[in-house]
Amino acid sequence: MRDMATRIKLKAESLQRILDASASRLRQEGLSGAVIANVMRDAGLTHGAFYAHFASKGELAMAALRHALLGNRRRWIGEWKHESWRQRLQRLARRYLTKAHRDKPAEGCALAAVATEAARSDTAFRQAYEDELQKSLHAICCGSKAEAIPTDEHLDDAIALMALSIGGISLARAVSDD
Amino acid sequence: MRDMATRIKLKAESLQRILDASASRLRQEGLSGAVIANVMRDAGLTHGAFYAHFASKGELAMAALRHALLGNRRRWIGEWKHESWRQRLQRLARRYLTKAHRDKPAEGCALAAVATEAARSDTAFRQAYEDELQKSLHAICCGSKAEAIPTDEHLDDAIALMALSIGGISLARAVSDD
DNA sequence: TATTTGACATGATAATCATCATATGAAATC
DNA sequence: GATTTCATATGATGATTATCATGTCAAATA
Repeated sequence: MRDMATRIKLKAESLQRILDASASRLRQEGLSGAVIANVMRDAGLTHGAFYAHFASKGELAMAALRHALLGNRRRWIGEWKHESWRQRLQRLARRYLTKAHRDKPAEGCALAAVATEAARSDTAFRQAYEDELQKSLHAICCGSKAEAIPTDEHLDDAIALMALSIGGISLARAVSDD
Repeated sequence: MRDMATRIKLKAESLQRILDASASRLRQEGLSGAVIANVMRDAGLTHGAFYAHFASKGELAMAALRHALLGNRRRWIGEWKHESWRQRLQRLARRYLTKAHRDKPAEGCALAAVATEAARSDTAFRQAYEDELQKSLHAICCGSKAEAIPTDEHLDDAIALMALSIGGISLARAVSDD
């Protein structure tokens, strides 16, 4: 009963591959596109093995969302440098709204990828979405200082920035030119 | 062969009900949720009758998108009143970003409802989405004057307004408070 | 060496859904 | 009145997909 050895490590590695694959699929194909069989194939396993790791597709979706944002938040938002609040907002917007981001959804922002689908999901997924959004808003206002408390004004600005960014990237992906 | 009478009118009425129903479902449940059987039931028909009106689900989706925006664009955007450009933008944003709009997706903006799904759809639907978006941008800049040509600056502002609005309404629907 | 354990694979099942073949019935036309 | 036409209905069919029951195999343990 106390393995402690390679077994646990192997399973953890499998889980990592599943999370990576599902996070990619979630961002590229959305909630309805992140099919279990495809995710497992991407992870080098078969669909049956799925239930050794997750209880349901819903569980996977939540884990994938968290995993995607865990990897990306620091990359997109980062620390607060030597700059004014307005400069920071502009810098973040410019970093977010790039052609590269538009054209590589699999590595992009998961909050944008599932924005409209999240609104129609069950409570659990919506809660996960809301949590991740809160974390991103906090990071915009305070960088990685978890204990800091943003002002209401900054928070409102951050919400507007997120709305503009998510709407912008969604529109850019939906049309051909631009 | 020249009926001209009740038959054609009845079919046209059926089509209207199908369009109304599918436009509602599209906005409320998105592209993947707008299931043919449900739409037809809403319209008071059975699923088999669908193919007397449309060749495929894709055709319906495009028609539903157009229908939804045909009814709503004037309501949301309207004419250019006695106001500056900046005032106009603010007025439109405030009209769009209301609790009522957030809570009644079935009557809301279809461009927002399917934003992320449109990006992953086939070319035909993306083209329809792009066309409708262009029309809305034009209406923001020029009201209903079809022949008017907006300046590049106004067009950029209109794009930003749409991005902010669509992102804002999507986020508002995905979270619980706010 | 024999047994147990647990991750993973195979295959089945049931639900959902788009699509289509065929039937019906009423109005229009002959 | 007989026939045609066509919108709609009924009932497959096949594809996709989540879920689960059962089998397998390698490593750990006894």
